[in-house]
Amino acid sequence: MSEQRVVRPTPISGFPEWTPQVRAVEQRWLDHIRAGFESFGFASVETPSVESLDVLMAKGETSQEVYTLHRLQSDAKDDSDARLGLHFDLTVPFARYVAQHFNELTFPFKRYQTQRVWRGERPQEGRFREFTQCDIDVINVDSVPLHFDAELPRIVHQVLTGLDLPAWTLNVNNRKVLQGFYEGLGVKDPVAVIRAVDKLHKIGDEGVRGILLGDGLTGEQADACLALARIRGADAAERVAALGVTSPLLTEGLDELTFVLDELADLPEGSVVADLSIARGLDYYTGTVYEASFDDDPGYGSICAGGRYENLAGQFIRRRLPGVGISIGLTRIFAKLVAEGRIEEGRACPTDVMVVVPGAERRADALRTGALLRERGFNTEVFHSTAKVGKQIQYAAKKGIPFVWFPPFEDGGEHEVKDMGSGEQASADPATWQGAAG
RNA sequence: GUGGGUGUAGCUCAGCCGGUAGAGCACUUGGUUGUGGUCCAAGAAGUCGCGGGUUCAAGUCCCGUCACUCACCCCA
Repeated sequence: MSEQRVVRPTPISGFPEWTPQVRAVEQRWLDHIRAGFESFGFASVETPSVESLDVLMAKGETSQEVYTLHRLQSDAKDDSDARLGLHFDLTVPFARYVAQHFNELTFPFKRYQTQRVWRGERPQEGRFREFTQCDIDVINVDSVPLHFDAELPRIVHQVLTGLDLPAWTLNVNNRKVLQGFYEGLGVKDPVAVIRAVDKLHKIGDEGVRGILLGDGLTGEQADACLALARIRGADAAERVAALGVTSPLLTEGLDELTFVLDELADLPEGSVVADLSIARGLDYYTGTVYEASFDDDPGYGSICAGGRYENLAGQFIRRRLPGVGISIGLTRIFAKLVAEGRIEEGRACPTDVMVVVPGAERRADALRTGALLRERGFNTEVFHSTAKVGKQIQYAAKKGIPFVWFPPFEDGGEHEVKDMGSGEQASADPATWQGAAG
């Protein structure tokens, strides 16, 4: 009747979406990651997109920008959804999940979880408001064996190595080392120092030193903090010891860090490296921390991060439930490769064979042929109308369908199949045809 | 949240010193009878982000607003 008003389709910043060709590759990645996690015996878990705000805020006042939920049509008095927010990571929901299903789970509980998460931040290259995280965590009662701190980087290494990424490095540190070192140094506010040192790669030595002095550290203390942060590589523990600062917590942290690195000594040189500048902000991490980035573009941000948390789940249950976990930033990694044209696009559709419909009166025939091919394991679509054969083939060509099937054009005629790559066409029997292999 | 840039067809963009819109790609159709990717021809498609102002006249100038984008912040 009347002209329809068009709602302009504008991209929503920070909410990525892909063409079918690119999505096909992303799905292959997801399959690969899942297989990698399962190869180490981790079980799949999925939690709702929303959690109560109490749960999301449980780890402390410093929270992410959380999207809250409300109904467009809700009336003023209705605040039934007001306590809900979209989850901003998968670790906090997992901690809640473990507490909630405590008596149904066998510990140590090892799970992987691949879901979208939401953060109300200003989007930018590599930073999204909706993105997919691939999380693996282990939670146990009372204590988590240090063995897992080493196993997680191994899993990540196996998974990422199979994805043909640009060179990357997984940096490892231990919060106890930082905390213990600063305590041994007599620093009053270790957290402020951690924050400042975390910026080292961005603002450099002088920048960090300035902040530290501003925070009330003496020049000597600031220099010691910087010296610690500069330590990187295999002999990290010895070099820390050489700085002459001591504290029980520092010793404990160094022992843990050394254990983790020793367990991973068989991995290729430089893939997992001790880096004492890694701090992971103000999060809930208490021991081992991980952070991976691309070697040639560290400023792009972390592509993988995690660590050990002493008692995240303990906030939901009167049990001590420490854990350790790591998360692969699938969207961030994938989007970079897409933007740089490093993804070899997949097919626009999964169809192996498209069956031509010669004419309306032969449509039933074509459908039978399609059904037979499908039964035999070929993804098969039958053309959707009786357009001219040229049109039908053109459609197959545009969608990248590798084979076009011609059922008999008259009774008693032969089936033929055309290889769209080579253009060759030959007679074939739908009951025995072998596809690309044949 | 703070600061800069941009906003014209589905996409990428052009549009000079204000005179009521253009290209390429994509899309549709055609180049006769059962065969694609090339080529040729034709066609369809735009409230010039939105609102206001200046002007005889605004895509073009001014203000506001929204969106996108970059940096900071933060992070996967």
